[in-house]
Formats: sequence, C-alpha cells, structure tokens
Amino acid sequence: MTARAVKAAPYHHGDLRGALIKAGEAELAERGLEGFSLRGVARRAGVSHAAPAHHFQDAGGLLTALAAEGFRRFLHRQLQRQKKAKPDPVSQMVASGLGYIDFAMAHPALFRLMFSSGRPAHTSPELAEAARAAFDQLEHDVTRMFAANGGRPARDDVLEVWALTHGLADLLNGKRMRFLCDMRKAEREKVVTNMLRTSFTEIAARARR
Amino acid sequence: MTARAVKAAPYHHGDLRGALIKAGEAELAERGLEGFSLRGVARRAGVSHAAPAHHFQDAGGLLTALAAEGFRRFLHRQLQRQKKAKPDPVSQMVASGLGYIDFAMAHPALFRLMFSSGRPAHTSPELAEAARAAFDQLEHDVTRMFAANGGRPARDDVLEVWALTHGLADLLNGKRMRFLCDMRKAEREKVVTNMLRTSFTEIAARARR
DNA sequence: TGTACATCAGTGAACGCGCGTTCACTGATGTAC
DNA sequence: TGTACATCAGTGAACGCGCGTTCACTGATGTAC
Repeated sequence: MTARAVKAAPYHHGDLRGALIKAGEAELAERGLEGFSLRGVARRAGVSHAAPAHHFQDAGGLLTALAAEGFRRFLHRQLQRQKKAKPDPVSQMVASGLGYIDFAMAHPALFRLMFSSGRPAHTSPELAEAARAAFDQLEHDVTRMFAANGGRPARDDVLEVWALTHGLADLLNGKRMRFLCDMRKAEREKVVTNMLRTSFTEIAARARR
Repeated sequence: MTARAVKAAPYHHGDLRGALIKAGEAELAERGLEGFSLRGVARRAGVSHAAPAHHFQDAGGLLTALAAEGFRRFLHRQLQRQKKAKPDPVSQMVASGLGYIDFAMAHPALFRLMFSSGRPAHTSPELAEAARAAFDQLEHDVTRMFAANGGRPARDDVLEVWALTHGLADLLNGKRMRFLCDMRKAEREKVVTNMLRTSFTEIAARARR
C-alpha cells in the first residue's frame, strides 16, 4: 500500500480505539455527559455505528477509558505547571493546584466525568492506576511542603489541600463564583494563585507546631 | 365533593406542580441527571405524560424549579445544624459546613444539578434568589467569625471557606476520598468536623494580623 | 514463494424502545347574568 | 338560585427521532504448510 493510498480510508482503520477515545473527548466536550452517545462517537470518528463494539463493550466502557486518559492528562498538566514554577515546595504546590484548576476549566465535562459520582459505572485497573498516580503526586507535594518546615503532614492536611483545590476547580467549572468567572484569565489566575499560596503556607506552617 | 371522594383521583390534581417537583426529586435521585426524563416524572406522579407541559415548558424548566427548591432546602439544612451547635462563630461556621456536606451526601444528583455547569439551562429569578440566599448566609457566617477576632474578611477569605467546604462535599459525593467514604457516618463526621474547625480557625485568625 | 484458510475489524440493514411533541378531546372550575 | 359559556387542567393516541443491539455480510490480515 502506497503512502498516498492511506488517504482513501482503508477498510481497517489502524487505530480505531485511539480514534474513538479522541472522538469521545470531543463528544463529551460538545454534548456533555447527558448527551453522550456511542453512535455520536462513531459518527465523529467517521465509522459505522456498530464498529465501537469491537473495542468497547458499551458507552460505560468508553467512558471508563476516557476517564483514565483524563487522569493522565490531568496529572501531566499539573507537572507541566510545576516545571515552569519556582522550585520551592509552596510554589510547586501552588503550581499543581493551578494545573488542577486549569484542567477543570479546559475540560469541564471530562472533569465532571472523572469526579462525578456513579460514572463511569465500570471500574478498571487502568482507571484506578491513573487516578492513584494523580493522588500520589498530590501527597508527595504536600509531604515536601511539610518537610521544608521540618514535619510531616497528617492525613487531614493532605485532604484539606485537595479539598480546597478541588472546590475552587468545581465552583469555577460550575460558574458559581461569578466575579471569578467574569474576570480575564490572567487576572483570575492572579487571584487564585494568591488564595492557594496563602492557604497552603498556613497549612504547611502546622509542621512547625 | 366529600373528603372520601378525594381518594378517587379526581380529574384535576389540585397541586400537580408540587407533585411534579416531588416526583422530579425522586426521579433525579434514582435515575440521576443523565436518566432524567419528563415522561418518567409524569409516570411517577401518576399522571399522563403530556400533563407536565401545563406547568413546565420542558425538562429544563422543571430542573430549574428543582434546583431552586434544592437551594432552599440546602440552606435550611445548614440553619438546622447551626441551631443545634454551640453559639460561638467558629462552631456556627463548622455547623454550616457540616450541613452543606450533609446535603450533598443525602441528595447527590440534586447537589450536582445545583452546582454542575450548564444545568439547568434556564435561569430564573426564583433560582437566582434561592442560590443568592445561601451565599449570603455563608458570607454572614464568615463575617461573624472575623468580627469575633476584631476584623473583617476579605473577599478571598469567604471564597476560601466556600471552596474548602464545597470541595469536601463534592469529593465525598463522588466517592473519591476512599477512606472517608468507607467510614461510618459518625466517625466521618468527627473527622470532617475536625478538619473544618482547624481550617476555619486559622482563616479567622487572619483578622488579628 | 505461493496458496488455503482461520481470524479479526468494520459494514449496513433491521429491530424494538423510550423519548419529546403535537393535537383533538374531555372533565372540572369559575364567572356572568 | 340556576343556567350558559369561557377557561383551564389533564387525557390518550399518534408522530418522528435517535438510541443501543443484533446479525449476516465483507474486506483485510496473519499463519500454516
């Protein structure tokens, strides 16, 4: 088969699974979790509606894969932010939080899929692993922040950092914090950065007591 | 019409609007936002599927009404908690937070409806008013907490309290905090109370600086 | 190197289902006189 | 107090639609010999 012939949509797709995941993300972004359908995804991937069955048992299966992929990209975003931030533990923690919030605002429906109750219905080792990696990174960052103050975080400290970050992300996502949503991106980021820094600094200061 | 005759399901319902809201809550609770349908609600209310149209334009209209009712009950739950709590400002704030989380766990789908992006599609003065009342109460409680320390909260302080509480609620709701979800209710409440109290006390202490 | 055959990925027609919407209707209520 | 009529709330049959699922099929790939 020549390189040119590839254009003519060969009978076998080559990487339909990957294409379905990509199409699934678009479907999720455009139609939301409520409007999500396997037929829609197939249509988007330019493939017959029965084709996905060879790769995913049902919509739940695809959503599970999407959530797993989401968690990997979620973590990746946080790490990217950290690379660009100052190296001190608090700045690193803040950068991670900004990445968390970034992701939520860039992919609202996917974010909701990842954290909303009951969906995806299927669990999978792949999903569990990806979610776990994100949590481990959070724990690692909080631990480092406490270590800088000569202590170790309690379980509740980690959860508190998580809850604050997640709460901001979800409220921004749901457009419930009016004045924050109305702001320009740069300005909003400044405000959020400030909030996270203040809070994280206080939390880490507990290590000194 | 005698009182006994009422039992025989009169042609006119009497309070179909109220009944539809009640049925809508049940539909939401059992089938979630994704499975929600007007026909399902009508069925649940024991009424023909075309009847709701006289009271709500479409599913969005009913969901808007449900969200508004949700916000009222949400606030009510917080106030109830406050009545049973100690009167000092921090305990009152913690009580409010516990009510917030209570509500989220008791009505996961409704909670998501209230705070999830994009739904309900319609806004209404009724909904705006109910949501506003809940936010005002939060602001009032935070202000009182700061006043006890001789200061006034910045806008960011209010948001921080909100974000932390909301984050906890949403993560618990989404079952993402495993060990917290696996706990018995009483124990979980103890842990959450402790977290909120620690954090709120620190935040309020900013008033002294 | 060539041939035969099993396996696999994707097709497209057909099905039944629940949904929202429409519409002519009917039963009850309220108001005018 | 009774009668006529307008209005309103709810009915149930019918419609078209998109969905998931099934199934016999076909085109491509890989393997055995």
